[in-house]
Amino acid sequence: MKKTAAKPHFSEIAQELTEAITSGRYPVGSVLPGELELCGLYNTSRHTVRAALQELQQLGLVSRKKNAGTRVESAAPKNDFRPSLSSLEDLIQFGSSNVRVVQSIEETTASGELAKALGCAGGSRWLRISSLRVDSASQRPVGWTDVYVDPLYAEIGEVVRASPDTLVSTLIERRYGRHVAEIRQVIRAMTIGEEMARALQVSPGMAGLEILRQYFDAAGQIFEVSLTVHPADRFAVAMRLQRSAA
Amino acid sequence: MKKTAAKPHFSEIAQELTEAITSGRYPVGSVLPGELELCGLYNTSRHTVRAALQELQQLGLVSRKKNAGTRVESAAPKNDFRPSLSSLEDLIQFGSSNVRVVQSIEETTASGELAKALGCAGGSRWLRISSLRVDSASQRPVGWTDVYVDPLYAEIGEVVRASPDTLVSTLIERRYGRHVAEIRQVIRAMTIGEEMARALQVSPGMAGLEILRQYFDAAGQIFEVSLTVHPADRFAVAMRLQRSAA
DNA sequence: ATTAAATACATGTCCGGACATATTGAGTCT
DNA sequence: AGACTCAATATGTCCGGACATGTATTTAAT
Repeated sequence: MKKTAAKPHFSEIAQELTEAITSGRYPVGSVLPGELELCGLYNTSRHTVRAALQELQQLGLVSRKKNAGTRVESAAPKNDFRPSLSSLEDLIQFGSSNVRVVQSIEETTASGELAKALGCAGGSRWLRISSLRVDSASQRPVGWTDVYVDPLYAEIGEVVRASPDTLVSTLIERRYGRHVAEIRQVIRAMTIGEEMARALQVSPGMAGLEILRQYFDAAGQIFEVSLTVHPADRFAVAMRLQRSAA
Repeated sequence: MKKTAAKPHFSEIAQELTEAITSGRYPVGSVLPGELELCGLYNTSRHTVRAALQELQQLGLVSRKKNAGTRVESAAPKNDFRPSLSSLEDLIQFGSSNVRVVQSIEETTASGELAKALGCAGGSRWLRISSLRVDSASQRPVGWTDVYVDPLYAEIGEVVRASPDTLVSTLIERRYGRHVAEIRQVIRAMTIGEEMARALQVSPGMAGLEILRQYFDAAGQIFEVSLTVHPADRFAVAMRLQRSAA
């Protein structure tokens, strides 16, 4: 018996069983041989067989119950990854910490382009809070942010100025009790224009990272939108995706 | 002797260790006692200790290496925000589907810059699979991808060519049984150089989106790295984050 | 026939041992 | 110092056994 690769025995068994399942030899809903039976089939110990079965279980291919044996649950390993992060702040990883410096707060009318970005009807009114994110260490700007909120929340302006290190959405949650149920995020590359370049202290035409975030409440209503631009060399978005638990 | 709660001994040990880590008694970066040492501490067998450690490993709390012991990697965050997305493929959203067209497959040595990006020691050998992602509708290239895998998986080359619409990581899973447990992703903006611009059929100096992905197995070992560049106007990364129901 | 108790069974937990393998670090030699 | 060899060491893999526990089936009682 020749081993094709230097691989743990239990891993090979797991692979064979996986293939047997994906190929349909063990259909979904069927129960595959018991542990002792598999021990005989692969001429190995129960410990090894269990290690293999555990792998299948982690992939969500099978489920196991005390006297019912191991049941095939799915024909394909779940390719279902979900980000694992403690909080939203962790999603955006700056080199070091940074603070928000509010530049202007004014009411505007969403038209055309902006309205589409905000996912709302054209002509609706919004309160725009423009701010600069400045790295606390180097004092250089790392990003420009326009936050759009319902004019109803006008008073939030002062609070935002007073709390330079808290997300606007968190402030709204705290003050108005409108909770974020879902966030949609789009990340794209863009070219930094002249005006923006001046604000960010970079040369125009440079590559930048644009992040659009829409904040939805439980009713599915957008109540905050943020649009951020970061110079290419001063920012990156990092995240971890873990296979979701069975 | 009446125990207070749910019994499995290894589970209790796992819980105690988890608490010890979250409380900071074992700080991130530190190495906790060896298996035999823990056997003595908890007065149990090595098998049981290993079962407990395996649990911590699956939670992403620790990583284990052959002679380096068990290292604390994370301080157990309480999953406040529970972002969700359907699958990895959905994570990269473009208008329509696209196909991979392999350009070249060759062995290279990771040096300096690349080694750092790959998160490995300099001088190590990797198999590089360069490919172009082409939009099926417009037939225009939407991205250039360099996938780096262990030269051990050299045969994967043919398979990759044959399956132009499947992720390389999925192909490795199927063929070699090495499963992805975690993906780390970094997104940044960059400027597209001359060579790359030619390949992507855009003008040089244009802004581009660079996505670095590192694929880890259950043991915390990197076994695949992909580096993708997308022209600014042809690609965006979209995702939804949902608050966990709790 | 319906319900309740006894029983067989498959997986779960745990033990103590053995050898394999890879990484570390000390010692050795240019 | 630097490159190399080699042994110590901690984890990885695997064995064969033992008893516990929950689930299903069978059997007995209502």
